[in-house]
Amino acid sequence: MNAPTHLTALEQAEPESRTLADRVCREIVTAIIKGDIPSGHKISEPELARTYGISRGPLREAIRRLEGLRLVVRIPHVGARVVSLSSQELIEIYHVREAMEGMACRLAAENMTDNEVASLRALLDEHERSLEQSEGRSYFQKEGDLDFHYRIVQGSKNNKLQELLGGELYHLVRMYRYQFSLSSSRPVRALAEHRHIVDAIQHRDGELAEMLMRRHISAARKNIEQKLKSQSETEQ
Amino acid sequence: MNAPTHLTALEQAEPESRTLADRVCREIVTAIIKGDIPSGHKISEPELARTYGISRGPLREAIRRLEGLRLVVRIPHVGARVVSLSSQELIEIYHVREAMEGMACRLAAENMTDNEVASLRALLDEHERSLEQSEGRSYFQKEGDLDFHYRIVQGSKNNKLQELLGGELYHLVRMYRYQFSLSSSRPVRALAEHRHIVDAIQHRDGELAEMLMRRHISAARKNIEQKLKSQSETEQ
DNA sequence: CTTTTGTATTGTGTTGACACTTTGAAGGCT
DNA sequence: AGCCTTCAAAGTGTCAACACAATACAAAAG
Repeated sequence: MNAPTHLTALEQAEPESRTLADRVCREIVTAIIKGDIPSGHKISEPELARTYGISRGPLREAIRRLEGLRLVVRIPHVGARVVSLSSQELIEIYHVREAMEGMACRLAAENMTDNEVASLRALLDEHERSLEQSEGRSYFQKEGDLDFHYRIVQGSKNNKLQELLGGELYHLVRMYRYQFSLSSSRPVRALAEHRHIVDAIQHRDGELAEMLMRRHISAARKNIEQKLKSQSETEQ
Repeated sequence: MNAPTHLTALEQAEPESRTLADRVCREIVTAIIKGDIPSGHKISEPELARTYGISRGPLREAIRRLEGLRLVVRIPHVGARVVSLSSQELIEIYHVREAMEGMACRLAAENMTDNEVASLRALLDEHERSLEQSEGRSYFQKEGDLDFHYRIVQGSKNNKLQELLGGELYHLVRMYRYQFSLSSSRPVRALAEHRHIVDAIQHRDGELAEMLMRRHISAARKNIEQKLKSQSETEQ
């Protein structure tokens, strides 16, 4: 029994919400990522409780989960506020991704099933079609890229990697993409790199797969660094 | 103004507890790591609330934090239980450490100050003395080793790495060490490897530093795998 | 004797109210 | 005029009580 295919691998990993705090938490996550609750904004418990029509109890639990997801920062007796996005932190996240996803890719080359590899290849074909149709400004840039990466993390069969990447880092990455409009400006090259990575995985060459993934993420990081640099120059 | 030297780098990172939930959370963390609350044990909210003399409100907040630290697993409408330690998960953690601490070491070679490197070297001297005095069964095995690793993570100047390693993985590593009595059975060799790593950092050779750290953690993982294997054989 | 169903109990999820800390502003002092 | 003190308001931390889901046990049916 397969999960519905219109969901990304990241969304499939989340169980349905059986509790108030769980449901509200997910709504707030979306609101933060899409920018409906701005970065750095103070979170007032009574206000949000009224907004979502719940009591402060479950809301506080939701906020605690957001803290675990690194989406909000809480200070005792002061309150919670949405994390402030800084370009430095984005760079830091990409360093972490380079390390962890490199390892994930190595392990995926060892542990992915042939079916999973085939499915991954099908996903890339889908991305290519989507890329041709929309000339680059497609779903691929927003969520599809992360979907590819998360599938490889799943393929590593390492639960800790899945928890750390899917549970904390990817939410932040999505948040940055939405709010900085930092979709990959090199979708064609990125797709080619993705294909080379899948090739290495299919040949069960873990060492090469890790190296390619690290280069891929490192290139994305340098691309972002350059873009941020030119942005700060035009501001002056 | 320096922090007191009798605390490890990991302990210094934790601020003092200004709230009930914060204080109780730390007490429970210690209880779990040292095994006072056994692995896999069910956590009853009313019972623990009476034990620590607080209400269920702050206690639930503490449990939520423990969930963020991956020390307990919660199921809606069922309750929380302490994580079950499996040898597979321990191996997974070491794969993650190999990736993240390797990157941390590379960044530390670039970003550590000369003073920090000197301090790190002094720490190793201290470990060596402690090792000679107690013939290997020293503090070094329990907490000193992690202290060395955490200082390097701090030296990377990458906050995300510090959060992920210090906030989640190291608590689990300490828990395993206490309960499986898995202190490094190769303290002399580990100390030598630590020295080589510091050498590479001092020469600002990030690539070498990363490789040495990855080998160091990989060797520790293989050592554990072998020990676990021999354990399971003697049980049969 | 095994299985199933109904019931009772334990425990979690949720709510509203109270106490204390923080913060902002108004007023007095140097 | 600027700084400090004082006070009020808002907000967070904490508590006790209620509603409901899940589990354990017991009784009855097969």
